[in-house]
Amino acid sequence: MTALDDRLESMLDKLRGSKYRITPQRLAVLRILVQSDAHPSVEDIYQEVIEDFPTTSLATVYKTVTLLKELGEVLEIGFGDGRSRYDGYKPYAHPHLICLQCRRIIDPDLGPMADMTAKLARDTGFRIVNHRLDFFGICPDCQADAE
Amino acid sequence: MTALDDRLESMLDKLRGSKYRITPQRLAVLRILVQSDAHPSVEDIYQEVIEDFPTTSLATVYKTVTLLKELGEVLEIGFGDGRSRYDGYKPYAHPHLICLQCRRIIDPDLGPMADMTAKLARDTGFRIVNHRLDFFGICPDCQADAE
DNA sequence: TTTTCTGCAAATGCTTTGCATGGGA
DNA sequence: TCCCATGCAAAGCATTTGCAGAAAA
Repeated sequence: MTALDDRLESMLDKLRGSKYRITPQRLAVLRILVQSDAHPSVEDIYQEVIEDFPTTSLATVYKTVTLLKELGEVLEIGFGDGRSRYDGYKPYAHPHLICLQCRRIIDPDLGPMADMTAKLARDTGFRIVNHRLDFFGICPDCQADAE
Repeated sequence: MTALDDRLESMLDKLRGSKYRITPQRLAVLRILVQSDAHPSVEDIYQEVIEDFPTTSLATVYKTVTLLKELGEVLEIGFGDGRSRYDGYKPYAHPHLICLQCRRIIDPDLGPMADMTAKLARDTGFRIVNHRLDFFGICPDCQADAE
């Protein structure tokens, strides 16, 4: 549990360090982003937030997520389909494994991309600042359902 | 030029093989998707098409691109930002290198991802059907402009 | 001639924005 | 008290859809 608390604290510090205020709604959004390993969408976050703060608006959740994105405290995992998912626990680039059927997203263990990135920068002259590696497939549960 | 012609022919065959008709508008869209190495957006394609067929509607371009997507004849490169880009010459998964400033997209040469994919399938039980590997950075031209 | 396609406009769905009120610090 | 944040509703935008007329085959 401590790792999650640390992560939440560092998000709060980031907010406090700037001119941003910590409101109950923001705190609720941060908590969900840090604690969930399901890579929730804005709508998912909203549904959880209104359990505790029923008057919260969807716009506020959007604003908070956008703010965290700008501060680099949340990773956006967007697909063309207009329904981005977010990770507040690991806000840095890392591979994902996405089930095309149930939309589950998990974080697989793969070797680091560092050497591939360095080689690419050498070859192309780009200054590479980010990357994205996603695998799409059908998860074991969905494969079982199909039988 | 022959490789491009071959690619166009195989797209046309795919259409002819099903119940789809080859209209001037569709042919124009296919040509652009095959010939361009700029990974054009739907709007980009539309702008080119109306040079030859001024009455073409944006909806028709969308419908053609969607059809090709369903047939597996074009690769969609979508970012969260709602402005997908398309590749009709290489409709299969391959890495991209994207300039965050000018939005240029190029296809770098990297080793195959096959072994990483196989290992992941073994480790997770997923049946992996697709992947995506994108690098983001600043291209040499934009770096020069910034100086 | 038959069936699909086109082009227009309206609709959709996620996300952003403007603004008056509310509430942290 | 002073600003920033909230919440509502309206606006934005890329994309999709419905449908009548046009055009492949």
